[in-house]
Amino acid sequence: MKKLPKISESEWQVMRVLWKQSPLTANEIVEKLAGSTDWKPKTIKTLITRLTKKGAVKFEKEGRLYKYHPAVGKDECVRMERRSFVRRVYGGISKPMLAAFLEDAKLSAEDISELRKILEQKAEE
Amino acid sequence: MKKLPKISESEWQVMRVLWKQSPLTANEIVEKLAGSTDWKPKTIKTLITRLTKKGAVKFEKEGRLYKYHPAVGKDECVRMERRSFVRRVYGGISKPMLAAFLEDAKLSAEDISELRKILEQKAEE
DNA sequence: AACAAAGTATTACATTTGTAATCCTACGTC
DNA sequence: GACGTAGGATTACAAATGTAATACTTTGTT
Repeated sequence: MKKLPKISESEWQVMRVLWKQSPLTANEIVEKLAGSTDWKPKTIKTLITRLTKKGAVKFEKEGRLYKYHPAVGKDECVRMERRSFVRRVYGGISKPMLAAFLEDAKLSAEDISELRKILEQKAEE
Repeated sequence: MKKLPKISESEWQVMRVLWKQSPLTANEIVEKLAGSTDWKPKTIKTLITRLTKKGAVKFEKEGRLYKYHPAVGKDECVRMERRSFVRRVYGGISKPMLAAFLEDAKLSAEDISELRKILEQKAEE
């Protein structure tokens, strides 16, 4: 498996847009981010450029402008972040950590039963 | 409530040592980190200094040397990191995220039953 | 009293990140 | 064909971060 680039806090915002929908032009990305951030368009262009340099995003020329799309999978990146987070903060995945998450969460009844199912499966191993 | 300083990845290692045990001298911190990192003592001193500048660590002179101890609570910092992580990666806490964590975890039977208890309580709300 | 050792304080320096602005270029318009 | 304009490319620049080295100071030792 190839090595995943390190994606910074701001860059994550861009990646999340692209993972949700792609390919997109730079301006389309800017529009999608207009609601959630107050970054100037140029700032977003910079982030996109950096992501392509890191190999997290690829693009093709479509006529005169570029269409961008993710070059790395969301799930892998999420997994990496999760591990890095857990290692940093808890020194490893742990029950107290999970408990804190669960307590913090707002969950529907179905959510809860799904999660319980996961735990039951774990219990059987 | 006071504002928490932003603690970087490397600084977290130092904080975790101090949260586990304090007060400690700089050298004691260095020793505790010797196993898990290969940082030079000077590097660790720098991290300690930065943490004091940020207000995350305080110290008193004990004779000729300093004893360091945390100035911010672990739980608060952990909570902040957790929220920041979740917002960055998932755009908010969510069931898929929790499911991923649970699946990734190695848990003892007691861990599992405790977590199930939490979920049951949630279900009752 | 001079010196060595151990600690702290100061300085160093390349990278990454946040946040843009300016420059250049191709394309459509008059 | 000159010119404005929209996009991409290049450049900017301070703060944070990773990773130390060097300088200074206090104190125990001889």
